[in-house]
Amino acid sequence: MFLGRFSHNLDAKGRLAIPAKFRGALADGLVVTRGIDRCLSVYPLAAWQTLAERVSALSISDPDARQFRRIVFAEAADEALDSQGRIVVGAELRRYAALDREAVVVGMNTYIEIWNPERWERLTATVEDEGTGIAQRLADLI
Amino acid sequence: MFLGRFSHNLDAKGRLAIPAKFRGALADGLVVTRGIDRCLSVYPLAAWQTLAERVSALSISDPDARQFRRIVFAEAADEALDSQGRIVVGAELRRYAALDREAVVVGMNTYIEIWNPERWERLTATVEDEGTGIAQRLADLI
DNA sequence: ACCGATCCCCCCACTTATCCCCACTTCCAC
DNA sequence: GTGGAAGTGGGGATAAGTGGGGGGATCGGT
Repeated sequence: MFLGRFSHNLDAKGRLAIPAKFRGALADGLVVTRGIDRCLSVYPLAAWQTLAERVSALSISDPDARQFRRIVFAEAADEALDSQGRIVVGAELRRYAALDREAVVVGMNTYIEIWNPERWERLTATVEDEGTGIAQRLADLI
Repeated sequence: MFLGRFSHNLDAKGRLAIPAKFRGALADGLVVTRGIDRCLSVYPLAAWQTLAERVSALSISDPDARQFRRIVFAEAADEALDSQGRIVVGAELRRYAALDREAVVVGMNTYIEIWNPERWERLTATVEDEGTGIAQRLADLI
């Protein structure tokens, strides 16, 4: 269960420390890939595999499905935590998410998101202002 | 599990280095053949055998199925990694995929695709900013 | 049948990138 | 205040990617 928000630094080699609380659930391996709204998503290996099976099961004859499959798998990276509990974020994923030195690591219950700090700030500021509106919309879901 | 995208070079002899991460799954042998959309597909031997059975089982009376069968089987080559982890891409397969010196090697979960760099670029450039759309579709599968 | 040429495979060498380990600093807990 | 764990940073060893050269088998020609 991933909860909470943390500010960590990427070093010169593109390494990012994962909060100690999150490391247990990622000990068996993890997959980093593109997320929604230009962030990165980190999945525990087991969660990723069920996801990957569904993507692989999509039709071969549908061009859209082929395209989709290529993006999903080509930009994903399966990794493991190093001995200091870090992951390596490749150059292409850093570019996609506009990650330079600082990064925001957010627990999203079943997975983790990694954000450019300004983007995260802008997004949450918007939510706080319109917060009541969003809350009203989503209250129905509970 | 094949994940990630890698840029490698073919040398003068038509040899192509397979990313080190992929080699384990190909140690028992592999098959290179023509893929859909003018790329090449590389399958581990075991995966190839199940694929070959399914393709063989396609209807004989369906013209599309016959054509597909020809594409897949006619130029297929069963190979093994050499001692440096490379495969040899025959002249006819290179021509089909427009491979000269540079090549993009893409993990597709259960198999590998090999692309001409410009073709790959053209295919994925369109998706870059609707990458969020892709990610949303991915999220729906969770 | 023998010789020669060609093709293919294996081995070697160099450059570059990746991984692993170690050390320092900071923050929190006791 | 002290001890320990977490975050941060750098350096060295090792493997990966790339290119070229040599030896052996095969095929064709004489």
